[in-house]
Order: sequence, then structure tokens, then C-alpha cells
Amino acid sequence: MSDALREELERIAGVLGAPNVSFVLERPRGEGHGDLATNLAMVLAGPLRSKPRTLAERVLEELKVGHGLVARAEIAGPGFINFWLSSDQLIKTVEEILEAGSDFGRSTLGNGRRVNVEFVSANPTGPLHVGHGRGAALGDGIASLLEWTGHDVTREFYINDAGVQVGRVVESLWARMRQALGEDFPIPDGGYHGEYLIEAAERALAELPAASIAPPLEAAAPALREFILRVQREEQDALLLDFGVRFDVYGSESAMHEADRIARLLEQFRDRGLTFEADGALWLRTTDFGDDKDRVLRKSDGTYTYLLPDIVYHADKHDRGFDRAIDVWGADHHGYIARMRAALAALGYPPEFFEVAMVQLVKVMKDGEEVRMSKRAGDFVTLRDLCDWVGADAARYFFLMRRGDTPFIFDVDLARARTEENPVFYVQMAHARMSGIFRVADIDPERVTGPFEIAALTAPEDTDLIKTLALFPGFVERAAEGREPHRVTGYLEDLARQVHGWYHRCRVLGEPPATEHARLVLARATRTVLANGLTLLGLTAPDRM
RNA sequence: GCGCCCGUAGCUCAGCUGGAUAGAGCAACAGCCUUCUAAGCUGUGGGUCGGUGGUUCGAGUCCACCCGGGCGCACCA
Repeated sequence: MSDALREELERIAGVLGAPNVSFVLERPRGEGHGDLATNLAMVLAGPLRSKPRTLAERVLEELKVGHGLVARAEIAGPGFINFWLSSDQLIKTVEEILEAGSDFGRSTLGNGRRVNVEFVSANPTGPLHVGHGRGAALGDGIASLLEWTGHDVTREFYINDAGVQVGRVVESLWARMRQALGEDFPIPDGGYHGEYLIEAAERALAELPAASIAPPLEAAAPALREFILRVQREEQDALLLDFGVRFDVYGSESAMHEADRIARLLEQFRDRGLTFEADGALWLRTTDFGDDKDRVLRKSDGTYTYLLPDIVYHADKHDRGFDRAIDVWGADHHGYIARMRAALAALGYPPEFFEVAMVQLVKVMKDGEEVRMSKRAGDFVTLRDLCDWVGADAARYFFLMRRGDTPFIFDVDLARARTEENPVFYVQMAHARMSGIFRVADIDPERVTGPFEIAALTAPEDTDLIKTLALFPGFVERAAEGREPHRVTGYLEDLARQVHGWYHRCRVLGEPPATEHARLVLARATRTVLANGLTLLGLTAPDRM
């Protein structure tokens, strides 16, 4: 409902001689400042060389107060203009929600721009841990926000199936197999100690043809490599599916090692004079593009660094027609951003093509104490554990409710609580309560529609609720722009709080017919917004709990 | 040492891109069940926004320098 007013204010700014000024139209914090407030007059003061309060008066002369949009307006403080919306606007808002239904909150802001969101991208060497869960929730949330704001989104997972780590996991698996056969065989230095390889070793021995896995390791390695990559990928995908995340595309690191892809990229750099040889290695002049130091592309032993195929991969995203590539990375990779950015700048891509959403470390609190984790010993909380403890909905919500770039302590006890303290529960409960009204009345909410009388909404809570519902699309937009799903969870918690209060104080069923009908309409609209928010974040919106 | 992120109520965190008297949840205290889910609602107390300067009509928000914490600084991935 603020859209119409915003357009009107933009028009007036033009009339006064300052089109394209950027001003804020927002719901003011304090009571008594109206439903919406703008700083337009203060922003105009500079370019128009006039006093804010004088300009505010001129704005109000242009805006026909009392007709349509605004019931009342006043100038306050240093030059704010506060607006009280007309009841027509409130009715319109509710009708808009009913009409848009599960699309309410969507916008076309992105103009169909093609965005690639790459996340999780875990090594296929072991189970996903809680950190991957956070990346999965955040990546999927960002992707979803971009979809809601009119972008053409591809969710992508990059499989690191080419590096040394794969060799290590094969060696470790081999060690576990020898151990299973009764030999005293150590896990190599830098190998994987996790227990999952004990199981995998048994499966390998049982399932693979004996000839293909007979010693020596060098002979068995190809079969084991294929086996462990497949098993790990299958497990990761099954878990991610349970977690509610689907990918459109799986990129493969080994595919990026193809000789002519690499050659083509190196040629581009060479043509621009950006590579040089030193100490037997091939370097890229990333310092020309803001990096701290130049980076090695091809090591002196002839193999590639991780960076080179990764540049190929990002160039591939560009060639596939994406306007933007957003990578969700763990904090431990953040030193890597500058060199990737530099490499892509070296290829001549616009700076906004590549973007990194950072995900900081996750600690897990359970039974009141921190769960110790050591990745080297293979001893960490897996995403599977977490989902078993608290369920996928709670896990996702918790990861989404905090900004990604700050360390996060996952409180397992809180996440599994079925009480008001648990925000997931609290929000879902609000939805269930709205559904409950229709269940008790034995009415299909989809069939509650049509005009209602604003005067029949007798409590201030009624209209306050409508005003909050109207804010949803704005929150989705800002969350999408900032890649900040936590704005949506924050909104949902505020809304849920208000919904519980409304539910408590404003009876629906059994009120006079006009009021009952108006509140049923409002309950339906509320249920829609709650459901849309939850769905957007990849959560269920239960009808009863 | 250098770079990036962070520092807001006792605790966990928001703060709409520079706006009005800095908010919410826990925790503490005090109330509220003839109810469409008490699995809930309402009220109260609680702050030098890490510090010091600066930019301007106006700073939690922007700049500089300190203090304190996290992460990163490979011919690893």
C-alpha cells in the first residue's frame, strides 16, 4: 500500500523540480507518527535550497489529502511528513493479498536477470556437517528470495572431485579396508579418520568385484575412487533432499580440468599480458586487480592450483549467460575472494558479476554445553545428526534467523522446544491458529472472500494487523537486495507476535455477522502471508500442531 | 605485521542503507484461562550503541585512529 503513495511522492518531487531524489517512506517507530512517514521534504531541502518545513507544506498542497490514499497528514519535527492511511487503502491491501494468494510478496524487481547461486559445494569425501547445513539454508534462502523478486535463478553445486582430497579419502578408505581384513594398517597422514569410512570399507569389500580392489592400492584406486565419490554424493544428495534443498545443476571440478578449457583460459590471460613464469611456475598478475599478491596458476610440478579450474568454472558460468554469480562460502575461504575477484576482473567481467555471501562458523550447544568438534579426528556434528535432533524446519529456520557473516551458536535444546521461546514453533503456531479458525468453522479459507466493511473491524488490533501484513513485500525486497534472509524471519516473528495478540483479543467466530466476516477475511489474509513467508524460506506451514 | 568481518539491555540478536524518544526474544518481576490450541496473551524494570575525534540540520549507521574478539594471509583445497 505504500507503493501508491511512494509513486505519488515521486511525482510531486518532480513537480517541485527535483525528480529522482531518493527518499525514505517507512513505517515510523514511535506511536503518534502515523502509519507511514517520509523524509522527502528534508531530502529536497538541499537541491531546492529551501527550508524542509516550507517544502513539506508544498508537498502537502500537491498531495490531495483526504482523497483516496491518505486520510490525514501532518508535518512534524525537523520536516518529516506523517501520513495516516485512509480506510480504503486498508481494504485494498487485504483484497490485494487475497487476490495474489501464494504470490503475495512477489515482485518483478529483478527483471528476469539470470543469477547463479552456488552453495554447499562440499568435498565428496565425507558427510555434510552443520556448517554445510548453514550454507545450504542460506544459499537456498538467498536463491528463493531472488526468485521472489523476479530473478531467473539457478541453484548450483560444485563437486570438488579432482583435487588431492579425493586421493586422500581413497587412501583412507584403503586403510579401513585393510583393517577390516584384519591387517594393522594405519590411516595415512592428512587422511580421513571418520567412522563413516569403516562402513564404506565394508560396503566396498562386499559390493565391488574382488579383482578390481585387489592390492596394490595403485591398481585398486580407480575403482575405489569411483565408488567413494558415488557413495558420498548419494548420501549428500539424500540428506539435502531431506533438508528441502534441490539443485538445478551440478558442476564438476574434473570437467574444468579439460585440456582445451584450461588452454583457452590461459590464452586469454596471456593475450592480455597478465601471466608470467617464475620459479618454474605460471603466475597470474592478480595484483593488477586489487589482490595482495600474484597467484600461481600452474605449479612447478606441472599440476594446477585449485584456483585455475575454479576460474574456468566461473568463466563457464559467465559463458552460460548468467548476469551474476553468487557463491556462498565458508569463512575459512574468505582469503580467496580477492584473488577470484581479481581473476574475473582480469577477464573483463563487470565487478558486480561475482559476489560472495559469507557463512561464518557454527557451534553447537546441546544439553546446555558446547559439543566439541574436531574435523581432523572425524568427530563433528553432521547435518544428519542435527536434523534428527530438531527436524529440518527448525534447523533451516535457525540457520536463517541470523545474518550469515556472524558466528552462530546453534542451540539444539531451544530448537527442539515446543514452546513459545522457540521462534520456529512460534511462527508456525501462528499459522496453525489461523488455520484452526477455519477448521472449527468448517469453512474453506479459499472461499472466504469479497468485500468487507472496515467499520466492522472494531479493534485497533485489526487495522494494526493489516498494516503489518502490508509490509511483507517490502521486507522480501530488502532481504533479496541484501542477500539477508534473516530479515524475513525477523518480520515473521514480529507478525506472529501480533497475530497471537490479535487472536487472543479479537474473537472471530460468533461475532456479529459483519465483524465475523471481516475477521475471517483478515484471518485468511494473515494465514496467506505467514504461509508465504514460511514457504519462501523452505519451511512448512502446518495447519495444526 | 597486513587484509576482511564483528563489538548494541545480564544473555542471544534486530535496527528498513543517515532520521524523530535505539527495539525484540530469553532471563527477572507483576498480572491474565466460561476462548477459534494457556503449546497462549498483557504490563514493568533494564543502555555511555567498545573508546576517542571528525563529516552535517541530524550518526548505532559514514570517515580516521585506538581497544577487544573471529577468520584469513600456500606452488593446500
